[in-house]
Amino acid sequence: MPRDSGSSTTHHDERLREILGHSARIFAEKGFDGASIREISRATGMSLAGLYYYFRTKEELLCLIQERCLATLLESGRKIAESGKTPREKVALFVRNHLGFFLHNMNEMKVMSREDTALTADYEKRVLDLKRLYLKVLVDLVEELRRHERAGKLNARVAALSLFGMMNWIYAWYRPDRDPSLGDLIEQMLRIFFFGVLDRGAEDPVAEDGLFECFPADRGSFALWPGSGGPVQ
Amino acid sequence: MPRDSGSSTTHHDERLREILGHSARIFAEKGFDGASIREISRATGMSLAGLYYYFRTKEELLCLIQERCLATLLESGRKIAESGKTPREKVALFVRNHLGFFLHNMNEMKVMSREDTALTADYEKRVLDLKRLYLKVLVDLVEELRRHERAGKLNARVAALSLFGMMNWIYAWYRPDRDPSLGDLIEQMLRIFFFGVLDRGAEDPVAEDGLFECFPADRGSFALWPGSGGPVQ
DNA sequence: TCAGGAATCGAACGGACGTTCCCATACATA
DNA sequence: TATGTATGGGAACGTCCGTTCGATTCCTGA
Repeated sequence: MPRDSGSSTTHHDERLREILGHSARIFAEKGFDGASIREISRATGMSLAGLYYYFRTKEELLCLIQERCLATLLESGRKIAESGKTPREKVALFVRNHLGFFLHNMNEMKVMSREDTALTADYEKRVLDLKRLYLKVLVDLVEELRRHERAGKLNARVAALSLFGMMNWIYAWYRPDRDPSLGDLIEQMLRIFFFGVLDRGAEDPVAEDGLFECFPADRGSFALWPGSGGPVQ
Repeated sequence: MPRDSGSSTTHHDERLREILGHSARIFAEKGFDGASIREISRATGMSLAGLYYYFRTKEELLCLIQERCLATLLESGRKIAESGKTPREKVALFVRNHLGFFLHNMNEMKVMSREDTALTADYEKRVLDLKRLYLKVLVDLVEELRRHERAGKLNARVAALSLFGMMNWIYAWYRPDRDPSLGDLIEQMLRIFFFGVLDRGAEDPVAEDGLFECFPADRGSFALWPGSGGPVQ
C-alpha cells in the first residue's frame, strides 16, 4: 500500500473521471444500449479488461455518471433553497444553476434526461431517489413562490415539471453557434416562466429586485458546478 | 391479384398498424436499441421472418412510427396555422392539439422524443425534415404572436422550443392517476407560456377572447388525431 | 534489491442480436 | 380444379455484445 495514498487516490479518481467523461460523450451520441464498452475502450485507449478495473458493469458506469451529476445539482439546489433570498430570487438562482450546469455538462445531462429506463433494481433506486429529492427542491421553491406572490391556483408540481421540461429539452436543440448565449437563454426562459411570452413590460429591463441583472452572466454565486471539461464531482 | 384490393390493403394496413403499436410500446419501454425484434415477435405472436414481411429493417420500423406521428401532427398544425383565428388562439389550439395527441399516443411520442439519434442516412433525413417543418409551424405562430401582441424582444425560436420542451417532457413524469387531467394540464401550460406563473390575474378565469374556455376539454376542432388505441395515421 | 499490491492487457466465452434462406399454407382468380 | 400471389414460419448465419480469466507490467515501500 502506498504511503502517499492521497496521490494514489488522486490518480485513480482522475482516471475514473476520464473514463466517465468519454463514456458520457459516447452514451450521449449513441444512447446507452447503442454504445458499447469496446467504443469506450477505443476512446480511452484502454483495453476492455483494463476498463473493468474501474467499474463492475456497464450499468454501474451509467449509474456513476448520473449520480455524480445529481449529487452536484442537489447540493447546489439545496444551498439555494436555504439561502435567505426571496422566493423569486431563489427560483431564478435555481434556474441559472441548472441551466448553467446543463450547458457545461451537456453530455452527462443528455444521458440523464434520456436514459431513464436503462437502470434496474439497485442502480435505478439510487438514481431515482436523487431525482426525486432534486425535484422536491424545485417544487418546494415554486410552492413558496406561490404563497409569497399569491400566484393564483398554481399547481406547483406541474409548474416545476414544466420548467424542468423547458430546461432539460435544450439538449435536443441547443447549438452554441446558432442560439443565444447561455446568459441570454437563461434570461429568456426565466422571463417565460415568470411572466410569459405576452408580458407587456418586456421591453424595459425587468429590474424589480434586480432579478435578471444581479447574477454574472457566466456563473452565479451558487453555481458550484465546474466548467466544461472539468470534473463532474 | 385480388379483385377486392381495397379489402386486402385494409388487412395489410391493419396488421402493420398492430405491429407498429406493439413496437412503439416496446421501444418506449426499453429504448430502440434495448428492444429486440424477438420481443416484438413475442408481443405480436408472429415469427421473426413473418414480421419482416411488413418492414425491411428495424430502423425502418422506427422510421414508420415517427413518420406517421409527425405527418398527423404536421397536418393538423398547418390547418391551425391557416385558420382565420387570432395568433393567440392559434397558439392555444396548437398546444391543445400537440398535448392531446401526445397524451393519447404516449408510446409513439416518447419514442419520437427520445430516439433522435437512432436513425441514420435516409431514414434520419425523412424524419428530420418533418420535424423541422413542424417546428417551423410553431415558430411562425409565435413570431406572428409577437408582432400582433408587441411582445417585446421575444426570440421566437427559443420561445417555441421552450414550449416544446414543456410539452414533450411530460412523457418523463405524467401519470394520469396522480396528475391533473388532460384539460387541466393544457390550461396550466398555456397559462405559464402566455402569462407566466406570476400572473396576478390568475385567480379569475382568463376569459379574454375566451382563451381557455372555447375548446372542449377532450378534443378541439383541429384535433385530428385519434384516441388512444386507435390508429396513428 | 525485492516483495506485493495496483493497474493493465490479450484472448476468449457464451449469448443475444438483426437478418435471411427456403419452405408451407391460404386464398382469390382463371 | 389448377395457379400464382399474399402471408407466414423454422432454423440458421455471421456478428457484436458484456464480461471474465489468467498473466504481465508498473510502482512503491521496506
